Amino acid sequence: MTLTDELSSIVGDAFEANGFDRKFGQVRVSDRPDLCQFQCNGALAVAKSEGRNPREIGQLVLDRLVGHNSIEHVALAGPGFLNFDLNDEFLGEKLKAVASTESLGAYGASNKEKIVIDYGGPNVAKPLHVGHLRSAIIGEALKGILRLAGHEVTGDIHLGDWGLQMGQLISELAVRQPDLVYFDPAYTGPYPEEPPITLKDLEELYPIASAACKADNARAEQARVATQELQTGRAGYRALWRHFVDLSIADMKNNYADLSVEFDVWKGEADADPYIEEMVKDLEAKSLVELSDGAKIIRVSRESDKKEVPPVILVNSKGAVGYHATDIATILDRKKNHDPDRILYVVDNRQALHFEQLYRVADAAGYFPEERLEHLGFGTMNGPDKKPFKTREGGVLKLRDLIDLVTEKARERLASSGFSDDYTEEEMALIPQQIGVAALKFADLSNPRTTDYVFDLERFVAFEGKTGPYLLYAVVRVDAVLSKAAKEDLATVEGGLDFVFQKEEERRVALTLLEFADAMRSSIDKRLPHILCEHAYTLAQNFSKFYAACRISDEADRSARLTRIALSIAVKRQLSVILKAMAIPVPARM
RNA sequence: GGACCCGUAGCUCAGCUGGAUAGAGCGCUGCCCUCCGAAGGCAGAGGCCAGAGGUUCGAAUCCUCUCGGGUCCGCCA
Repeated sequence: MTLTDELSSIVGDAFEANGFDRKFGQVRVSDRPDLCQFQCNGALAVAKSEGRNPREIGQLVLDRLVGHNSIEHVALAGPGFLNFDLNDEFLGEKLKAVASTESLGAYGASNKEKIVIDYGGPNVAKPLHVGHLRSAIIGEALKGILRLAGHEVTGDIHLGDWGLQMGQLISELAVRQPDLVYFDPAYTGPYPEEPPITLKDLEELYPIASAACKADNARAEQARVATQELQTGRAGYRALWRHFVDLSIADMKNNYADLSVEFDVWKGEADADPYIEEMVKDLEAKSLVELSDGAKIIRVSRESDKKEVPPVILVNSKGAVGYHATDIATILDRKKNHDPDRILYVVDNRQALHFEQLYRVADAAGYFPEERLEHLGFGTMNGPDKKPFKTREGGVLKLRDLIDLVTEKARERLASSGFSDDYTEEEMALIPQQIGVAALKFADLSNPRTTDYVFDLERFVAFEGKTGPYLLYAVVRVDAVLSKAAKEDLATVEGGLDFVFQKEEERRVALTLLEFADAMRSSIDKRLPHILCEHAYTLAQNFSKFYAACRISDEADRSARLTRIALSIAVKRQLSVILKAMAIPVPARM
């Protein structure tokens, strides 16, 4: 139960005692902190539905709340707002209970689910670039947050490794190096273990192949045929494909590791291949499939549709499958391996229609109920001109270069502050990257997931204000303060402390700590990590104010000193829990 | 053409199950390190919440329209 739940229950009792529905007792954190800590506007709602005077209703409720053992002060304000503050004993008890838990008050889901998150989704042979940032960062954060709430979550990268782009690559290589054994139909293997090209070659090949197919119909046709042959098992193509995939994955692993993104499962579209044949038969047996211009399609439009929902192309006229078929088959694979209650797809908003189609097929075929398949879209990544982001030279900015950029920036910043003066070599290699990546990830996550996204390099590498490094700074500064605290004080606090608040800044920190569960629940329910980011920032901010207003480790008054030390520890731990959940690296020091 | 999303401070954005004085960061002005880390804190300037109607005691929030921007609409993913 979150703090506002508990308070809502108390106020709900007061409404109920007057014969009103207890739902009107909904309490929320005040948006006028100068007036009170919490507010309830239920009296206005009651007044509306019953045609009575809201202040009169408010007064009835207020009379029931006066003297409640958790409430210090309650007042009726404006048209009928109920404003109240908690008393320090209640606040202290709540905080004591939360501070003793490992997750420092994280929200725990009442119904634990098995969840698969499909995110990342990079294409083989294409280097990771800024366009891949959001899926990876948001997916990883949601994974961590859902896990913190107690769900069993599996993260799957879902590589793009089975579509037309593979055929394009193969046919492009066939044009350039036709003598390779992979293209000799008479050759029966074994194929060389060493790839015929390097990763660099591969990355250069892709745009050329793609452009060639666009410009030349014959080449496009070759690519389609090659795709179909790859999928139906032509040995040379499969061997070549394996090389492409292996080269790409090795590189991706480095990139994602540097971003602190960790997939549990490195599967791709190709892993759905073994299911396809039987699945197509099954869908045909269920009379879902039609032939149209030589392709096997499934109609998914519904009477209630306001927009046109085009059919799914299950098998194209060349006999190859695209991402519709592999995505459906992937659901079967996930059912078999993970038996999930829910599958979340963290993919660009522009794919919304695709997922709508996909979910309808899965549901109609009885593979997975569509209400348990969720597309969590995110906005397109634009440049400052609101058009798809490009570097000054007009190309895409590679993820590798972006990571290097923020790392270098962090290095400069550390040096100018003198923080890195006594770093060891290992620390010098590690900490700047951690800080840079924290800046990058927090900047991304603190934007709401759904809206379009302006990629602004200056903002991404900023270390002041509402940024990842601000949070890290708070954590590290707590450590610095605590390192100066007396051992016996720390030991006393460790044993569980009765908080005694003296200053308003202390209460603010305590209250913010207790709002964690509410923020986390909201973040989970809406699948919006930025809500949790906001909480983390508010906590760090309130800590900074508290730190500026109060002496901590060297405060003369013992009772105040101990409370402040305990608050500091709690802040540090809660921030660490949140940052860990969001997969934002926290350096040991900075 | 149809469907959907967006328009809030100079900039980037929160807030949108209707409620008090619309918030944050950046930028700008001015303060605060003989005192636990100033990547910090404090104070300030800056808004007809795109526009017009409507519903309501009350609208940035709900409804309608207009203007402006974006996305998607069968063999790419």
